Amino acid sequence: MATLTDVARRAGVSPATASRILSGSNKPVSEHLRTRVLLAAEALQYVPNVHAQQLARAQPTAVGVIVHDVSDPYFAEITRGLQRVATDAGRLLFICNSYREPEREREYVGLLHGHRTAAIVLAGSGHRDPKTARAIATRLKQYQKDGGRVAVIGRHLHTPGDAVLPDNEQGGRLAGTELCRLGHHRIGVVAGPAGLTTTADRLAGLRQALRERGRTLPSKRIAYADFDRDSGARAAADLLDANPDLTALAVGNDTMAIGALAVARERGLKIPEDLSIIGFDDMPIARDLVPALTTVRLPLTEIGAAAMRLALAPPSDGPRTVTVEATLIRRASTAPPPTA
Amino acid sequence: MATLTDVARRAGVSPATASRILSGSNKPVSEHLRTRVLLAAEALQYVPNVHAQQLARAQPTAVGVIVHDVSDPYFAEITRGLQRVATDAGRLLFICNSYREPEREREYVGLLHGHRTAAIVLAGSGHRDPKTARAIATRLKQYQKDGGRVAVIGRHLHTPGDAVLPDNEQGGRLAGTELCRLGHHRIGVVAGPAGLTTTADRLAGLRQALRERGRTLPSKRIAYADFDRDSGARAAADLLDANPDLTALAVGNDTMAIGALAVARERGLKIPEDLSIIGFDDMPIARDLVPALTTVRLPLTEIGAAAMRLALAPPSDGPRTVTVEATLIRRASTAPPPTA
DNA sequence: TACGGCAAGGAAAGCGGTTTCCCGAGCGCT
DNA sequence: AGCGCTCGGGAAACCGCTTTCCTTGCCGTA
Repeated sequence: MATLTDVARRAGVSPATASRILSGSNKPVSEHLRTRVLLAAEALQYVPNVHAQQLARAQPTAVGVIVHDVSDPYFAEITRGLQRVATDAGRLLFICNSYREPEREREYVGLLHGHRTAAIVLAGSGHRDPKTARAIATRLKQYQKDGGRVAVIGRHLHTPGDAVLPDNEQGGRLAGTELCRLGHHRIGVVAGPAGLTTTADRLAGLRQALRERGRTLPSKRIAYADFDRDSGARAAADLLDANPDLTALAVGNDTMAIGALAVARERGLKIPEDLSIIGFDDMPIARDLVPALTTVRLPLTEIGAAAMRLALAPPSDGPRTVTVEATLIRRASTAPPPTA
Repeated sequence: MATLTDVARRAGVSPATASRILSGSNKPVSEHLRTRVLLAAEALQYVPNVHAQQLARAQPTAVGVIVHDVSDPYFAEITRGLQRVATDAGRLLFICNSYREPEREREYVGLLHGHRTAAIVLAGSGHRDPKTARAIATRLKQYQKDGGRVAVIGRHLHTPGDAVLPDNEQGGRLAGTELCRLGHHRIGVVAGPAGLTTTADRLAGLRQALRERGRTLPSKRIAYADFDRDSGARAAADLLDANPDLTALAVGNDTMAIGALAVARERGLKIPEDLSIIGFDDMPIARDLVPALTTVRLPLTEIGAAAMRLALAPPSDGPRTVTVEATLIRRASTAPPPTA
């Protein structure tokens, strides 16, 4: 591999001069030498060693994001927003998939710390288990102490740094309110993984909306699943088996709602005539489902962008918080209950 | 930031010894010192500087992949396969989104080169424009000369390195054959971007199948789009406007097929009674569409895994090629043409 | 003509690790 | 007792680049 020294030698200058020319120092260099060095670099196919640069330079330039899974449209959209802002700021973005394993998440924090990234964005809900939450928080605090910036998306217990908070509770209320407004009384819930704050928040909002309108939400009408299609389908099936009289299903995210729709179709239930289904997130595919999915929309790309902006902003005294509103998107999967 | 030297000092040993203990050298060290160093590292919250390590060490450890867009399910699935194999091999994977801009693609090759990654995987179809193809190929060759390994997914002109080739042409034949078998004669095609080899191959296979069965494929029955939902919808609409007598639509990928389905729905066309639609890729969502999408399946995760295995395998004399078969998945969006 | 000031380029000191090479101690052997 | 091992540990070179600090040559000025 050609090194800077090789280039310098070939151009007949010192490494110092070559460095100044090739990495745009503010120290002036004569036009004469400049072209010589540039030519030499070209001839030798010189590619600077990022590690050496990073080691010699003071401030880090890359940033990292840890998501549960980029192939999940939820995170894909968030990542798109993060990426856009990072690229605009001239930063390289490292994308890490934790696949929802706290262990791996911790590992990645260490890894990004080791890479001396300027900032870490933690996307995806935090863990409700205080033990794992604290373990990750500890790592992050250490990273911050070493000068790293931290931003999280969603509520994370004990976690330091700035935060972008999708208003999941309000979103849950929106869903509950809408179903009540349509006249539903027996509402089933396919909730997300029991351990996540996102799940808890969405559920809390929903429950509040129902209670305020005199509905009850007994635990036999709640099933927990893993935010993916198949477990959502299973949960929906279980729920319908245990409660054949349900008229509506509030589902914790759109992906699981897809599973719920499939189950309904298999059973010959007409949506929305026999059963209303409402999702959460408003993934791009939601409008193309049949029937088009009524859902609670979160501006995911915008959330990602906001998080990256926070992460790249100079550190503030206290932690900053940006709250993002959820909005209801009415489509074709909800209607008044059947007038039995 | 605590450095290795700090740890060594605190433990009362030389940096050499500390390094040997902390990064698992094969040189034996007494148990006594080992615990002292480990304790010191723990106390100082020591996190090794990856850049320094990479600089000092010989072989690189990370690998990179350049995809068009991870949020596209097609690439998300491929990435999942890549990720799995990379992680199993203890490698960090850098994911880069080119957003289909050749410029950015070149840039990323340079970036990964600069990071001294062990391998680069180029996912997504190559460019048919010889100029851009050659520009990228040049960069890659240079990377290879410096010891980097290269693997590409899909056909890439002039590109060096190992390749995983989804048999797009065969897939196109499969789609064409199926439509002919069902009795269709006037078949429209929503093709992918005109510049991509993937598009050309799928189209070639399709065309061949039709010709062999005595069908023609005049250019007015072909519309090019960008592999995304909305442009697919537009292309389908244009096609139906220009050829109201079409009985089937072969679409270049599932994402565009979603758009085509939406257009058909808007126009009150019954699928598959009035119009058959066949997709390509078999994205996870395909089975959940209504009607469930008949499509040509590519084992995307497996393709990603194969590419990473090639990239991590020791270099061979000649370039290796793995061809991956496409298979037809019959679902509900295709049927015999209406018996007018 | 002599001198200060300034600008361009080079020498060299790191950045934070790894690894080669060397040294000294302890051992078994003749 | 003297010899040559092996074996654990440290000194120092080095990875490739940036940057501070210093040198040198040139200009304008008195």
